[in-house]
Formats: sequence, structure tokens, C-alpha cells
Amino acid sequence: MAVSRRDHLVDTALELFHRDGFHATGIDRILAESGVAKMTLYKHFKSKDELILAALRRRDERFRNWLMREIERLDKTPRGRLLAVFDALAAYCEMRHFGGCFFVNAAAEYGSREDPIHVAAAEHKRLVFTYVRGLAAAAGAADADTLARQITLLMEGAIVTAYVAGIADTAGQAKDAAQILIAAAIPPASSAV
Amino acid sequence: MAVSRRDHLVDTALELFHRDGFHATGIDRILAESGVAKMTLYKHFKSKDELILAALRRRDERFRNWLMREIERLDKTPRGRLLAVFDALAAYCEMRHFGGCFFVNAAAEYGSREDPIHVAAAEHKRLVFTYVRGLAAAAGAADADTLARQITLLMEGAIVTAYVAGIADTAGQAKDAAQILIAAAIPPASSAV
DNA sequence: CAATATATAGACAGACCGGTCTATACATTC
DNA sequence: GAATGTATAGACCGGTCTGTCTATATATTG
Repeated sequence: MAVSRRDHLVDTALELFHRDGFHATGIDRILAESGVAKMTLYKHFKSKDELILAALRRRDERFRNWLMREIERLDKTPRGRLLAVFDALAAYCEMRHFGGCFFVNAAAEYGSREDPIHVAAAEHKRLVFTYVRGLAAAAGAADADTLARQITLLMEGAIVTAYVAGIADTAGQAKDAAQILIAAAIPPASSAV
Repeated sequence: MAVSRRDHLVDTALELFHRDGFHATGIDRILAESGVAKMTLYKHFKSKDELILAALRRRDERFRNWLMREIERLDKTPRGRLLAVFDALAAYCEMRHFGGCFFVNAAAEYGSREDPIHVAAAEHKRLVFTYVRGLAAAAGAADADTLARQITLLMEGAIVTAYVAGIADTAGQAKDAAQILIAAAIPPASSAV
């Protein structure tokens, strides 16, 4: 088989969870869609929650890899990459089956901050922030933490607004705001690097 | 009775939906918590979805009233009110039972953009944007639409980051960013008004 | 008092939930 | 060819879901 049963199961679950939500997606539908037997699922995962966690891990890995490659492809300069973040985001929001941020949606359904699913969502956000902070530091920001926080706030706002309010080009508007914030945060001497 | 059965039902549903989510909150729990009989619920609402819509309407009304009063109380100048938005937001995020944005959570569970629940969430976002745009225009922004969009993007980012990532003071960091954007958007001549 | 409206409790239906179990089919490997 | 491991289908369990129903209690109003 080209892809293992387990991988296929996680991919199918990921797609259905993102499209229909976690509680609204029953185990039986995932099995029917993937053509996998119930016992095979429960051999690989102890429970539905474990399957959700596996889907979150896969999504985190794929999304961050995609985002980083896209940003590194779009611009070669550190400062340019801080802005390219929003071009990548625009592409993300315009994808065919855009359904908002998978991790925000997960946290919305599993609101308890102690829930492993909520924890996994928080961890994803932390990793994205860390990546952006690296970009900000490389671009010469005096306070990389603050600039990275401002940029990630705009990113979150753009995704959630595109999804909930259905407004196009929020990423472009966020990019315009980011440009102003970057200019204010990075000393002119470093801006040409 | 001090409050009608219908109102009590909506209030209880609102609280449980926000705490535990929509799919995870069963009709029976709402009835047990509110002490209302099932037939009374179905006399006032055709279905669970209708009850959810009523909860969204009540929440929209209450939240926007609270936000506007808070902002108008915090600062008397139009420009100051644009920043006071984030002080109100900070207070909101620090409330005891803060559970993110009720409307973002609703849209996360009812992802289809045609779903009346998703539509109601989008409408709430539109109304908040309209209010902020009014503040921006009153503050003398040359392009009130653009500034209002930037500010609402920061608001959304702050709420979702405080909730999902569990980070404190995102509203304060958003306020710092907003100050820079406001300074860039409002002509100095108007800034003293 | 009688009539009406509105509330109650709780059984009930039919579907679906997550999860367990048995029995069977189909490879691969010895 | 026999044995092993892994997949399959699908019955089954107890519980919960939304929504409907009946029968009863209570309060108001004529």
C-alpha cells in the first residue's frame, strides 16, 4: 500500500475535522470515508481524542513546514520575509477549502486550558510565534519579542476575520499594518541589511 | 417571576454554550441547569439551532453595549477612544470566565458560511467593525476604513491569542501596536482635536 | 367555581455516539 | 501447505442526542 492505514486515517480525520468540526464528526464517518475498519482505528489509537491529537500534530508539522518554505521562497532578506508572512497568509486564506485556523477551531471546541487538545493548539501557536520572532531578530528588530507579537496578532486577526466575517484580503490589510510596525521597530541602519 | 422563562433559558444556554461549546452542550443539560421543562423550551424555540441563534443575538447586544459604554466611559476624545478599545478588551480578557470570542467559537463549530449561525457571527463582526470605523472617522482618520480594519484585526488577534495560547496582556501589546498605526493614519493637525 | 393558559415531570422514539467484540478474509513468511 | 499477522465486516453495548408525546399541576381570569 502506498500509504499506511494509520496515515490514511489521520489524513481523512484531519480533513473531516477541519471541514465539519470535531464533535460533529463521528468516528463512523471517518471510517466510511477512509475505508478503514473500526478495529484498525482502535489498534492505532486508544480513543477519538488520541486521533484528534494525531491530526493536530500532523497539521502543525505540515502547516509550519509549508509556511516556512513559502516565506523563504518569497523573499531572501530577513526584513522582506517579515512581510512575506502575509503573502503566504493570503495564499492560505484563498485556498479552496479554507476553514479558518485548525487550532483556533480546536481550542474553541475544547475550551478547558487543561485539555490536551487545547494544549496542543497552544503549543502550535507558540511554535509559530517562535519562528516569527526569529525572523524579527534576523531583520534587526531592537525588541524582537514585541515586533513578533505584533505581527502574530495581525496574522491571527487576518485569519479569523477572513473566516468568520468572510472578508477577502484581510492578509493584505494586515500586511500594510505590519509594514508600518516594522518600520517603527527596526532601526533604519539595519533596515537595508 | 422576575425574568421570563424564555429569557432565563437563553441566559443559561448562553453560559453553557460559551463554557462547553455548542455540540458538547445538550438540551437536557440546559434544561436541568435552568429548571425549565423541555416542552417550554420547544414552545419558545423550534429547535436547538433557534436557541443558539437567540443566544447569539443576546450576546451580540450585550457585548456591544458593554464595549461601547466602557469605551465612552474610559475616554472622552475620539482619538483616545480608539486606544481605549484595547483597555476594554484587556478587561474583557481578564474576566473570570473568559472563554474567547463567543462568535469565533460559534463560527468554528458551524463552519459553513451559509449556516445561519455562521451568518449571525459574521454580522456581529460587521457591527463591531462599523462601530470602530465610526471612532476612526471621528478621530480624523483620512482613511477610516483602513484604520478601523487594522484596529479590528489587532482586536481579533488579541482575543484569540489570549484564549488559545493563554497569553496574558495581549490586549496591551495590541494597544502599543495600535498607537503606532493611529499615529501614522491620523494627520497631526487633527490629532489634537 | 369554571375555564383557560401555561407550566411541570417524565416516558418515549429513533438516531447516533464512542468503544468492544467475534468471526472471517487475505496476505506474507516459514 | 501451514502458521502468523493484519486487515476486514458488522453485530453489539450502554449511553446520549434532539425532539415529541401524555398527563398532571398551578395560576390567572371570567
